[in-house]
Order: sequence, then structure tokens, then C-alpha cells
Amino acid sequence: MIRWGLCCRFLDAPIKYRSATHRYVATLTRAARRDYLAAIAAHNAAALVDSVRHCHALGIGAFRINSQFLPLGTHPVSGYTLDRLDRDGAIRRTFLEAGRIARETDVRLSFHPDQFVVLNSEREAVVESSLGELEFQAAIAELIGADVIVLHGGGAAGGIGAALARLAQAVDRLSDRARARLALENDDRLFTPEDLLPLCERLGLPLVYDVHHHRCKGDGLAVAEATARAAATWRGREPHFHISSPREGWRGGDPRPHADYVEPADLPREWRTMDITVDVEAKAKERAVLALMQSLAGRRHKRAG
DNA sequence: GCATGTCAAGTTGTG
DNA sequence: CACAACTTGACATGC
Repeated sequence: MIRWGLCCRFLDAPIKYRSATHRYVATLTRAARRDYLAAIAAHNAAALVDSVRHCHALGIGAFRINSQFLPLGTHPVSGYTLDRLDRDGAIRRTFLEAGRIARETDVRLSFHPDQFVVLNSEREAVVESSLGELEFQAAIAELIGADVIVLHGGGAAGGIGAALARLAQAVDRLSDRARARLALENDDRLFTPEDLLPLCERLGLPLVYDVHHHRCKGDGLAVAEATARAAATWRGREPHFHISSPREGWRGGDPRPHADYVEPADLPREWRTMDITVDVEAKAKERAVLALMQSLAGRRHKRAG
């Protein structure tokens, strides 16, 4: 049975996440800045509660949290700790509430830091800020019970081998809290499943297998092989995969940009009978998740009848 | 109200 | 060498 996942936001439901820019908050006084960022954090925490509830109501079993969930949290100037923002503990309580509801309704939560988090950069300052961001997200993940923080391999300077070695070194610098949640994902330009699997297997890191990326940047592995080996890296935990379809089709121009919806034919056959989480990366958001769910249910129904 | 220009961060590949 | 692509909106501001 597939647990379907929604990425970051809703198209139809009136649930919105707020964000902030450093340029603006820098114009505020210290106190005003704290109030402003605290209001956003409180708003987003409440939005997470709503998101979990609404996913559950729709039959969606997983939700990916936006990387700007607590905006500017690790910014060198505007950054903050949750404790400093959350004087009376109300935000923390809302996080715990979101976590409780997620647990009770069995909605799996995950994080996916954006492209600025590069654990294997050749620049130590970049590695440090990346570690800081992962620790920041891991602390929230712990509060709300999110078990996965998905990260790409990063840059490939010096070749894939050297880059993977740097990646392993950086992973070793993470706290247990962050490391226990970290998972790697194959991307569509640099790191294939075949590149990442040996590292994942050696370090005990799960691989989030993105089959669309794999089809854009292939390797020696067939989809079925990559699926099986990626699933094994989860070591008994429910595997977490990604699906999407190319905006302009597979034979058009660049296959990488995501389409509004997912073509059911793009879902690997072997996934359909597995107990896995599959995040649907599609512009039409919950509409796309529901459409895919219904399409597969209809197909199964037809075949059975 | 609505349109507009802008937004912390890295890396790669193209023009 | 400069810039777009990742993602794509949400923000404050100015009309």
C-alpha cells in the first residue's frame, strides 16, 4: 500500500505559509523584528496543524515541510533560536500539537532543505552553514515527530568519488538527532542511485529514490534494481520515494521541469504493491496527489472487476 | 486594491 | 564572464 505525500503547500485548501526576507526584517528594530518573526513562526506552526488535518481528511498520508518553515532561522544576521522567539512557549506547544495530530492520524512528516545546503562543498564556511541548517531543521523535526530530512548529494567538484568522500566526512559531523533523520536523494544532474547507494549502505543512510531524476540522469541500474536497493537502505523503516512527470513529456526538450500532474504510467510497476511513502512532486499539489490516487484506484478496480 | 520588483544562502552549465 | 535554472510564491511598497 502506497502512502501518498504532498509537497509543501496546497492549491485549493486555504492554508498558506508565510515567509520573510532579511532585507525587510533588517529595517525593523530588534524588538519589532522578534515580534514579526515570532508572528510568522506562530502562523506557520498553526498552518502545519491545519496541513496535517487536511492531508488526513483527503487521505494523503505524508506532508513535506517547506524549507522556509521558520524563515531566516539560521541567517547570519537575522537568525534566531526558537526559544528566543517563543517567549511564552506557545509556538512550541503548537509544534507539539501538530506532532501529536500527525502521529494520531498517521501523517508522515519530512523536511527537504533547499539547494543552498551543500554538505560536501569545498568551502568550509558553506559546510558549516549547511550543518547549522540541518541541525536547525532537525530540532524542529524532533518537536513535530518528522523522521526524514532529505538532502541531495551536493556539488561534484573534484569528481563524484572525491565529492562523496567529503559528503561522508560532513555527515560524520552531524549530531545524532540530525543524522538519524538524514536521507540522501539522487538528483537529475550529478548523483545517481548507483553513486549514492554504496555510501548509503556503508553509512547506514537511507536513499530517497527519485525515479524521475533517475530517468533524467541514468546509471547502470534498472528502475527495479534501484527500487530494491533503495528500499533495503531503509532497514525496516518505511521507504520514502519521489515521483513526478516531465512538463514537456519524455521526448520533448528538457525532461527535468515538473508537470502539473503525474502520469500514472510514470509510476514504476513494482512500487504499486510496496509499503512505501511516495511524495508527489507536481505543480497541481493536492489535486495531483488525489488524481493519481484515483487513477490507480480506478485501474485496480477495473482490473479486479 | 492591484501591480511590481525583490528575495540569505550554492553549484553547474549555457550563452 | 554573466546569468539562468533549480522552486515559485509571498512579501512590502508604491501607485
